[in-house]
Amino acid sequence: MDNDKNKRITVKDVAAALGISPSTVSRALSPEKQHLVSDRVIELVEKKSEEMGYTANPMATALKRGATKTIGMMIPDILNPIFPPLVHEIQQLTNKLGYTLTLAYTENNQELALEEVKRLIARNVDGIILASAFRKDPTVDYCLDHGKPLVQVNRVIDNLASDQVLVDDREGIYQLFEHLYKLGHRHIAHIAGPNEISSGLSRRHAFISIADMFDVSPDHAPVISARAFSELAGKDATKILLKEHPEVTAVIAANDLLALGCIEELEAVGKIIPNDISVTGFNDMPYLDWFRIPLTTVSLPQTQLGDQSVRMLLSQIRKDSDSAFPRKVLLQPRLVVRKSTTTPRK
Amino acid sequence: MDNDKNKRITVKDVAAALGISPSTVSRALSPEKQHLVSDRVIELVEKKSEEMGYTANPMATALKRGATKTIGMMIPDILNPIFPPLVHEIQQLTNKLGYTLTLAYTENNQELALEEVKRLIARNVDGIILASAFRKDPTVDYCLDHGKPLVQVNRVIDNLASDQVLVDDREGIYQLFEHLYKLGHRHIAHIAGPNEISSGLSRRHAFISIADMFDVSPDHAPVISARAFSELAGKDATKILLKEHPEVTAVIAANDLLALGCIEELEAVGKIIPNDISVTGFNDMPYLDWFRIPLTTVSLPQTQLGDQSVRMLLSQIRKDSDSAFPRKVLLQPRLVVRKSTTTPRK
DNA sequence: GTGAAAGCGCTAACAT
DNA sequence: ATGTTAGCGCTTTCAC
Repeated sequence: MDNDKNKRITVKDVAAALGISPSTVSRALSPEKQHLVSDRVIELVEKKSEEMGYTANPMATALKRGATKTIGMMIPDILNPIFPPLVHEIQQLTNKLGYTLTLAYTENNQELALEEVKRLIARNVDGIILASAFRKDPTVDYCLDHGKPLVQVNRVIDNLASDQVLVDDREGIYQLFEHLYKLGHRHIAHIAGPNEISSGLSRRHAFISIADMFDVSPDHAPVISARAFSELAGKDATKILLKEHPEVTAVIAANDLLALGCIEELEAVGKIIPNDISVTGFNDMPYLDWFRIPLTTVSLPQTQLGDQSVRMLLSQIRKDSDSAFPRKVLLQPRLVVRKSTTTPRK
Repeated sequence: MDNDKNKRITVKDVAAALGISPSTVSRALSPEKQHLVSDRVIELVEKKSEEMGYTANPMATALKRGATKTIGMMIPDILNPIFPPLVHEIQQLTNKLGYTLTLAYTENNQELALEEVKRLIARNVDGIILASAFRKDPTVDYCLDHGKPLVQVNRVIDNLASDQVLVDDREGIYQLFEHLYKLGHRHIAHIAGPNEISSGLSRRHAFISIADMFDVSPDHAPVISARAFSELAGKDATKILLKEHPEVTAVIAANDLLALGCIEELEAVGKIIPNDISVTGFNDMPYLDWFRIPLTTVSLPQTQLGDQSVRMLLSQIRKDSDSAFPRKVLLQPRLVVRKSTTTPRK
């Protein structure tokens, strides 16, 4: 067995083996500079470096060039079933385009988020996809201050300070509300997500305004706030809802996890879903089809979300002309009717 | 607005601002070298670099030191619900220990896997956690040849060539088999995972040997192979099972996804689960509690899996004496009885 | 078309 | 206790 396990083969080694200069090797191996080198030498270099097992050291390249061919993605939490599909999509795409995706997790903690974004930028990522923004968010400012290409997905800050790709929350809530209204519901509650998160706020606003459009008066369309987008928060919000508005026949939860928590609590007090009360979610998390109470919900265009974010980010990185002004893309969700909704009892 | 957005602040800048040398700044900021510097200077440097917004460039450090404080983890696919919990666990732990985790995906494709591991090593990760090994796997060889610290989790190659942390498949199958046997089942089938994956093979072997222990003859304990650990493969395997062994009253699937596919097919031909036929899984994927047919399965000690792998890897990286010989850790799964199993019909 | 030399930002000798 | 120098591996002027 060879004893140079740890010895790295460098351009120098390849150059020496070929009796040429490191610069030539470098050029021969770089697609953008190959044209400066004779075909014969290119071939020689390619064969030799392959043979010697040469792989360029990305650290050195990055240090020299300032670009890393790496993009960073921040998500709150990989355990939240919404994110794996999005990460997958984005990973596939960036990879295909020659970039490496680095994940960072914020745990929905703004301080941690800032630390992590600092780390990403210190590591010289070429750009950042932020799927964890709060409405006021120092991470966004940090990226912008440092001139880092940035796109926000799904959750955004209040002003259009960078590219954003969003799901049309209003349309989603509209579809859900209409679905329930057509079933005959006239007392519909909303379990809202945190106000500090754009999707929480915009779904809440959408709900209020759409209730009005359908001539459902505010006291027949109560809103309860959940403190987080989690099962437990949904359960707790539902306790309050049941106490304060026992008359509601349907609940639009701001996401699937809240809806699950809601169902949990409803069943705990003996309600039958959907007969006693209809419940809807938002996002269409994986495996919902398999659930005991398959949730009626609204599904995200995950592929487009990923696609758009990557494209926008790359156009920023390449400084394409169309990236001169922040852009906002609004993607459409799709109603998925399952078994958690039906006509109101009686 | 300042126009030096892109300008990186370096040790040199901080040193210049303080009228001292870069090395002193470097030392003052490095925990291991601080003791070589006067307390007064340390304080000065810390304040100044904070004030100037200095962050070390990890590329440069890596290039110089040869170590990146980065560890790589390879998983087949982030969409497989087994992996997020494991990734989460490992991520938390490595982060706490000052390491950054980089993920790579193999899509269960050996060639892609090799490419990815090469990339990780080219990027100079300090070690690799491999959760995607095949029984014969060039990725393992590649790591070993390059002297990279490596631990295999959950799926391993045939020989003990590096540290491994495993779930005790035999124990898991035993618990499931015993559970079904006690319920009265005497015709139990196994839907096996691919033979090329260690967990597929070892669960199959476990099944065969345990059937024998319980004096269930081989023709009352048929084994059907699925081509992958997926829902679809489970469905297809079940078609064959139903044709060839209509008499079975219970199925032990090699993992949850296979079990789901199995259930899908059984229901497609009008069977009622668990009354007509009991089905069990393996792994206890998230949200199983919520499922229409909550799966009886065996749950993995995810925390320990993550914990052990990280510890072992770090002990290799630090070249602790206990890492001189490959170690194999066998963790115990736990039976989780839900609603997909009951006494055999009639 | 190719080589020599400098430098990205950092740290580890080797001075002093 | 601190400064000076060199070099990690690469790319890129600038020469020829």
